[in-house]
Amino acid sequence: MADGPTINTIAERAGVSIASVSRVLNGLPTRQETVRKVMAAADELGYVRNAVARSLKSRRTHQVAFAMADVGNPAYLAMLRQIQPVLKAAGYRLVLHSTDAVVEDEIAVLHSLGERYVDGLIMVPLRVTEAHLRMLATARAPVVIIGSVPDGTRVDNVRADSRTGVRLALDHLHALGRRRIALVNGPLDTVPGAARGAAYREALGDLDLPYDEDLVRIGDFYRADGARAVAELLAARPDIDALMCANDLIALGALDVLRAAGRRVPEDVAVVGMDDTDLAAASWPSLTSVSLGSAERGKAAAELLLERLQGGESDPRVVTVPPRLAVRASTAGPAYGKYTDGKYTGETHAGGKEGGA
Amino acid sequence: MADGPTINTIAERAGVSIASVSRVLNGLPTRQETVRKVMAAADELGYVRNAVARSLKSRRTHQVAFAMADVGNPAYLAMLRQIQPVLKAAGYRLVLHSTDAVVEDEIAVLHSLGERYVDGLIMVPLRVTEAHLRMLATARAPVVIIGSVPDGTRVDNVRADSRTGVRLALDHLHALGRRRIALVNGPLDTVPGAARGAAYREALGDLDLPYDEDLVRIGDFYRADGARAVAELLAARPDIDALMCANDLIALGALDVLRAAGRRVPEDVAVVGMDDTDLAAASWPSLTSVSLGSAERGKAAAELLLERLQGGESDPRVVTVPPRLAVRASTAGPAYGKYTDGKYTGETHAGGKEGGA
DNA sequence: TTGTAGGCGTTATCAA
DNA sequence: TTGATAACGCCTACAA
Repeated sequence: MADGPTINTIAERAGVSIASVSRVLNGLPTRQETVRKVMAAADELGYVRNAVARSLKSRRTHQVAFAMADVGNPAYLAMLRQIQPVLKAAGYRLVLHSTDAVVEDEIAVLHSLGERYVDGLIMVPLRVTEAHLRMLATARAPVVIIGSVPDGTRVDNVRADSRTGVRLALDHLHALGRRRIALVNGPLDTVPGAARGAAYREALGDLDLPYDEDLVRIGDFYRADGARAVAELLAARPDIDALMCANDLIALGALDVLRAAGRRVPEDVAVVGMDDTDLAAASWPSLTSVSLGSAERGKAAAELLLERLQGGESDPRVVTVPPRLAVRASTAGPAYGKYTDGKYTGETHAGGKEGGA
Repeated sequence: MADGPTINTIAERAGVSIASVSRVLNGLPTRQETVRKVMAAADELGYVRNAVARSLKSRRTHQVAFAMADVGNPAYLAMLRQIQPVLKAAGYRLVLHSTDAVVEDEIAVLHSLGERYVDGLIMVPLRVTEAHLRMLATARAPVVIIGSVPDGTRVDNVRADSRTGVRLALDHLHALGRRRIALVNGPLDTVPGAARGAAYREALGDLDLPYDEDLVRIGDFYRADGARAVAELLAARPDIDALMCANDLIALGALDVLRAAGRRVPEDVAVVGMDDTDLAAASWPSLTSVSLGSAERGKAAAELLLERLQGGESDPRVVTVPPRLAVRASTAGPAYGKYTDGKYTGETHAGGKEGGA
């Protein structure tokens, strides 16, 4: 791994100055003869421009960071999958940060913007603390936050609307005749947990249904937590006829328990998940789920950031992505595909991509 | 966003030379008094070291690239989730490249190593072409390939063992008394497709089962392709009693069709998937699946690369990760969790993490 | 212990 | 049209 050639090497070889080499490489007006000599030398040497040196000089890295708690989380993954191509098309590389939902890690990422190894940052904080706000105020590069920040924070920000999302779900359940609708929520000190809890209560009110504390359970955002919560719920309130789950994993846990308890889904208990991940289509019965538009939020965030990077000095913008309800078998009853005669016509499963390697 | 402070700014403010500032910042022996002055100045100015300038000088970026076809693919995602923390712990940032399985993109990534924006690369090529080998031979930074490269290629490489993996599955099915085991494969011009096809044929031979072309179907690696293939298969060979699917998505498609056709799983037809993704545990019946150790391969690759980066100049190494069969309901019959008295005791579902935001 | 100066690989200015 | 030269921000001999 010998040292690669630099413009100096080329200059020598071509018998011109480094300035000329640089000009040719950047397509600035140069005599044809010189162009030829430089290109020839560059070719023979297998020259490739040093990105680090260019960055130092130009003060642009052509890199953007994306920071979220955990790539394994389908919601973040959906964002990532949209962010990546948008950035790539604009000539930016993507630096990935997993913060494991540790506040200090998020702060560290914000702080590290000062190192200038990226031109901008897209961040999805699980909670927004005072420390976040302080760092954001003095951030050394443009930042787009996916999630809600307090009004007045001078940061571009892309929001979900879980309030409307939860309402879509409850309206749907109500329209199906369900009246005892429980909520299986995540921790209340997370942004999504708090928002979904509040939205549930509000939507119930609008539907003239009573708010009953017994019908609300809190656990973590995992399948086992969902199972545990629903098991307790069934014991305490055997009469529930619908479950609103704060995410798809919780809903899968709910399905596990309902099956084990001999309750039919959706006949006895209808189940709604949230985030509309690939798991929703994969489960059986397939899961009705509220999509909060993770993919769209990722795309919007990337676009906002690119505008900033291309010089926009406007006021902070807020984009809100509308939710959507993906209705499947867990509320609407079996929607089996049909098999006849060697042909299968199925429901449209959101089918994630997969190769195997 | 005023220009951030540099060591010059600090030097002025502290009334010392930039060399002293640099020394203090790097913890080199310095008089206490000077240390104090420099630290104070740095603090007041909110100084952060410029990573780009450091890289230019040190010739190390502390960045590593990970290139694969598509993050949405659970197998790659599993790798990524292992790679990230290993690199992070070692002080490296992760640059993500999605190549969409386009060979030119992969070559471009290899080429871009010359730009020296990363210290090394982990790559998962879907196919390994001549062009790959040429680029690998002259790569300007250490590369670890996940997947198989021709013997003699001078590159560290981490392999799966799909041959043994397929054999595990077929042995399992055979032990369950299945004798007409079909294969639903992906494209034969991909590395995994070719390997799985060959392994199937070989394993059948070892089990003294006849190889029957009618029992082999080729489609793409997606759910709809799996459904289509299995629909045809059922029409052509209604007597099959087991399906070996080249990945989990194909297997989900198979389940769709079997359900629609009124075949019970596993009583009438047993189904095995491959890659053991989260979808396998989420589906119903839950899916027996061959794990090719994506996570382990990712981890191994990251560790190999780190060793290289820490100066290892040894010969190329080959690591092979053994497969594992995750047995679930789609072959072994229902393994329902139990619900009694407000408590749920379930099977251990591989539950991916999920937050929602 | 400290400061001066050169260099990492580019880009860009300014004369020639 | 070209070449010498000065940055970009940092590190590090080497000399003081």
